[in-house]
Amino acid sequence: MNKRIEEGYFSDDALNIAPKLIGNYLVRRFDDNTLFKSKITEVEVYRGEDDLACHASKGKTKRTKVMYDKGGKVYVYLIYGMYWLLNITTGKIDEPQAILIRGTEQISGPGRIGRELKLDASFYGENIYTSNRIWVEYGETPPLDKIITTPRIGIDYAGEFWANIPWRWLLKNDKTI
DNA sequence: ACAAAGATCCGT
DNA sequence: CGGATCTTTGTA
Repeated sequence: MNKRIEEGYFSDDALNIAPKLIGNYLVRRFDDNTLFKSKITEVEVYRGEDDLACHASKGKTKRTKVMYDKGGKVYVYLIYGMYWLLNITTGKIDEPQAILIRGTEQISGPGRIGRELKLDASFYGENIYTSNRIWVEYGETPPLDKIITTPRIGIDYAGEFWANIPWRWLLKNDKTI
């Protein structure tokens, strides 16, 4: 049993948290009480209103408001009418940021994560510290040279600068890539 | 009120 | 490479 990540962990800047998150465990308890636990292997940062790939670039709306709250909330949204993408918000109040969980040891791809974890709109705003159905536990920090960064995936619309900024972290040689 | 596009995945 | 599928957002 690993230690659950405690209050305050996600109040730091997303760029500091993202690399630390690799190697930690994403945990989901389903309605039938079964547990799913898998090591996080791939994340992306979406950070601030200036970041044209971040939904907060549209300002504070019904959809983005959770990112303006204190870090440590679940931000889920439906993409392409089919897939619930899982983010964890970071930063202080009025610092709209989120970290997209793109992959774990057993699940490759953000859309598949939402499907396997049976996420839906009811998870919007869920407290990652206190929820009894989704949380994060400390894992083993991999060696620094095993973590690589690349530009984010699927955001060419955000313009050359934001599309190329290396805000994706992933485990090198991971089978799920 | 309507049209367009999207932080994806799957089958062809 | 195109279809699935529906919410959010921009424009009128």
